[in-house]
Amino acid sequence: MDVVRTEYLPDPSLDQAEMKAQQRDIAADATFEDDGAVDPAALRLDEPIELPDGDPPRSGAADAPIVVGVDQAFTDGTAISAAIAVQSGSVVGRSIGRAPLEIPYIPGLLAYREAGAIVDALESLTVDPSLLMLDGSGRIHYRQAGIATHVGVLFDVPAVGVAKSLLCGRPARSLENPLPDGTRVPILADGSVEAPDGTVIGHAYQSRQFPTPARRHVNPLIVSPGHRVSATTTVETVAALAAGYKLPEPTRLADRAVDVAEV
DNA sequence: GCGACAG
DNA sequence: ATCTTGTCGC
Repeated sequence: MDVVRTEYLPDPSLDQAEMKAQQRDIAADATFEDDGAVDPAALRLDEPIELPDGDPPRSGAADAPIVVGVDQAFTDGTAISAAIAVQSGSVVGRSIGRAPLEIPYIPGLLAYREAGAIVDALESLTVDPSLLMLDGSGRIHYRQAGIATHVGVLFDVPAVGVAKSLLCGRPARSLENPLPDGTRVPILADGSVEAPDGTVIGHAYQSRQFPTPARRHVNPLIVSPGHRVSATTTVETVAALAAGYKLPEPTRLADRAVDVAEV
């Protein structure tokens, strides 16, 4: 697939003020509403997917939506990104991308550190995605332009962000301990987000609840729209693709793939 | 000045 | 994110 908004390719040499200004432009170009391209009901998975060893057989229902999970890992001074395309319960495409790490991790500017590798991976992907599932936030971001929004706008493809912790915003209710499986808690814009106070910018979603060594529970996922999807569709999509594990299948497979690639 | 902070 | 073995509990 190809980048359509080349002016937004992440440039690590920009200073922080320029990055923030660009993020405001990206947020203005993003859409946090459904445009009909994504239907959660058409994505429902019942069981976990196996990660193929070699090149994935391009099987699957030809007209079913394709969700591409993307995740990164780091070695030395390099960022590695893996993209795994999932269509109706099977892997129908995969690619790996790399890019040198130019800047440190800075909360709110993650895309300028990691998106280069993601773009490299997605540009060599031969199937075209109905939805991109990025690790990190989308609209749950100070300037409503998290990495999922940035990448979604770059390719002008529907995108959602799946994070393991909350960057900013305020949960509508407490996220304290054992939330029942399937619980959805809206995340609202507050003073830390450049959006009208109270705007629903995403959700905390308890995909699975089971005991862990340290704590007696598992933290909920934090999901938010990246581009061309609403907050509600975003949670429903993640819920539909969660097949017994904490992470939705596309993300979980990309996670595994990038670890293997790192070796 | 104080606190918070995706991966 | 990454550095890292065994170990507690369902």
